[in-house]
Amino acid sequence: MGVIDRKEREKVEMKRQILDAARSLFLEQGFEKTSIRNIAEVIEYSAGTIYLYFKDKNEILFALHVEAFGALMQAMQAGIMSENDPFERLVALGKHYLKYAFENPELYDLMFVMTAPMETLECREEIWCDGERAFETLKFVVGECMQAGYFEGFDNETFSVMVWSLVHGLATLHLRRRTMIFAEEKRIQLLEDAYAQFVQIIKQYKSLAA
Amino acid sequence: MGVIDRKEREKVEMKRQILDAARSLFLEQGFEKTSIRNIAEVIEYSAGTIYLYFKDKNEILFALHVEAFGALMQAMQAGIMSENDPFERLVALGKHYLKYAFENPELYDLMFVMTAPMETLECREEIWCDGERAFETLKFVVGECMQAGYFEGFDNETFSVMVWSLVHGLATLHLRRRTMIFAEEKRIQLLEDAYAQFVQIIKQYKSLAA
DNA sequence: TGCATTTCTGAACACTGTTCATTTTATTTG
DNA sequence: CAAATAAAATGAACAGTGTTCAGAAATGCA
Repeated sequence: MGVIDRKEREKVEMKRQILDAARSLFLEQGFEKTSIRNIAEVIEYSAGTIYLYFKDKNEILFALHVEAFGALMQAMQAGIMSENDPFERLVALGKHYLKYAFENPELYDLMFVMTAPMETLECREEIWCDGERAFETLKFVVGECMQAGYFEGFDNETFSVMVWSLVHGLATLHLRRRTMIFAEEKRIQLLEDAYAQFVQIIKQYKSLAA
Repeated sequence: MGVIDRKEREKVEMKRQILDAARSLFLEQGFEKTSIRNIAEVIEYSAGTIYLYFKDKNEILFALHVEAFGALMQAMQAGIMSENDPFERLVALGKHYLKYAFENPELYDLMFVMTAPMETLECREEIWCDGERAFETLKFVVGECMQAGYFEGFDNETFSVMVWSLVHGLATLHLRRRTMIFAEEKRIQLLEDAYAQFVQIIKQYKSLAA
């Protein structure tokens, strides 16, 4: 029965086409302003066809969400591997997280800012699993730092939330254009400096406790 | 000419009615899901009437934006006044910022997360002025801390960006439901602890430099 | 009262997400 | 190969959206 195999392949290919078109449109003009008809036009099918492959618009967002988390996890893993010292690993983790956010603004948005998929798919456990796995990675690296004598006396989870909040704050302030209040040429520098400053502060904390 | 005075008053009152209805609907069900017809229904006028008072839906958002910043500034000023020590002032500033964010989620969203008004009204200088004034307040307090010997060797603006990013990160992670990965009963505690931890770390930094 | 202004309405336009009977296309069977 | 069956794609329809604008209603002034 090679036919049903091929049918399966074709279904997957079609989903791919839809997702690719949707991602590029979302990146270009955002989720709300992209219509199903827009996506259908790109892949040269009628709007109704899309509903044969995805339940609704949110399901498309959800599929992209899963893929985006996969990519982020990969980027973060790469960051971890490139360093040996636990603290430098944490620093690299944050850097790669920020890099990913700046290079994939709409996807980052979808993963950590958008509420649309969260509200409609609140029951969906999988959505949180992705986020949790990423956070577990952070906690793991923070744990390694602690074993190496850093951040003494702090709770791992709490400390990880603090680190996450800081990088997430830097990312969203910029992605949502709130750094507009600064001169254009120094925006990125300011964010990088702020991150470097944070790193310096938490690093020093160890020296004191030690 | 008491007539045109009254007309003026009536115009202002009508704008108030529209803004109040809009704010409550936005808070309830969000910006996107609130339609002009919804707002019109609440104030018992036809949809077309609203366009006699506001250019479009974004203009309503913008007006609420201005008011919301006024309220935040007031909340922050109150926070500053209640403390004498510069560092405690900074701590209180952050606390009140977070308090405002958690108590006015949709307004905070509109001020620091939404891109809708930013894109459409990109040319509008006033929008940035509000944000800038709030940031200047933070910088001022950080400056006072520095004069008192805290955060030695750091750049005021960079340091302020770091502080802002942290509290903004805490706020948005929670408002956008990303703290769902934690047990419900400890979510708020975790955020408060993370903030307290951050405060402890930046406070300690001074002791070392001194 | 009559006339001029201002205020408001409600229909219309082009768009949205989504559904579904109908048509087109592909596969299997006789 | 032709007919019957199954699968896939369509496009019209529905109820909704933001926005505009000719005309109706209300108001102000003489």
